[in-house]
Amino acid sequence: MMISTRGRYAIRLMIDLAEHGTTDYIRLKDISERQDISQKYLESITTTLSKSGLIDGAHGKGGGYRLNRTPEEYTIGEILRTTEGSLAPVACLGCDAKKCERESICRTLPMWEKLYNLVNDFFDSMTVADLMKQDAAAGFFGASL
Amino acid sequence: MMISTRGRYAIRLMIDLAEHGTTDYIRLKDISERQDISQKYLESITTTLSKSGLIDGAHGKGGGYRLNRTPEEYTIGEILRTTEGSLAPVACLGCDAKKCERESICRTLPMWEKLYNLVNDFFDSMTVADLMKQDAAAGFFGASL
DNA sequence: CCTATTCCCTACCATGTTAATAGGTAAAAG
DNA sequence: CTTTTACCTATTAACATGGTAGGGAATAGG
Repeated sequence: MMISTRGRYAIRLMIDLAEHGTTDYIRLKDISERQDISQKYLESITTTLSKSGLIDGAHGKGGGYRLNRTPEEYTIGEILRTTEGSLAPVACLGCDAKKCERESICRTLPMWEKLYNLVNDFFDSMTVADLMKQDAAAGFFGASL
Repeated sequence: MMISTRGRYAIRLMIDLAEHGTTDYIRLKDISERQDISQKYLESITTTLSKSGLIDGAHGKGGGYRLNRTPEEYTIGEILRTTEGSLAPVACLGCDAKKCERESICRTLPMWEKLYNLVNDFFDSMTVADLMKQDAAAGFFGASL
């Protein structure tokens, strides 16, 4: 498995913020109820997103979270890399890649690199706004591939 | 991480078999030494490949493993799905997918399906023979993506 | 036959990751 | 000064990964 619940929840959270909050702060409690995800687990995700500057948090009454860009300006790739770390398909690639001494003779490395690029490009070509537009009826739109 | 050592070792093993054995059986001991992978761990991988009919094993002196098709006839996708299970990027997809009750309203499912197809097509379009042809100097050939 | 060689089979284990939960502290609003 | 909310630091149960250990069964050669 490539993408865990953490990354998937992060995307749903960003879509939720985009749909419900234009300027107001949205309470985690509301998102938790709408998305049916434990509030505590969501907290750990918002902490990451907030520290990376993707969202903005406010304490106290009337507080919550808010996007600080328009939905068009968030790529899915950025959200996933922030919450999941690198999207590298194998351990030899990515940010915390462990140096492999077979690298120079490896017959498979070019393949992994190609897939890595493919995956990054795929997610970077989609924004939160794109996912908002879709309704469920659009399902299997990828079947044309 | 999407592909673990199991799948990566399986590919290296298949390439090794393709390069060293035309008709003869190749001992696991030799592959283990050439590829620098524990013989015991390789055993667990060959067992899977053998049961699925990808390779053929022979006991006793002069025994070992052998491909039972030409390298052109093995796609990387087939090898990976055999050793790793489904290549699904998320838990909602693939062979042992857990039914999700949000499926009908999920805004992200189409995206996962599209990626799933992309990854399967990627690996199914490459064969063991393709990887044999490559030398290390070909590295980063995927940068054109 | 006997013995060496090889695949084959089952079990076990150590480590790390995932998906959470628990229980607090700090800041802001009223 | 109380409520509400984000924020911070553990802890945990379950599972996956990446192996290791110790045999058994089949085959070839002598």
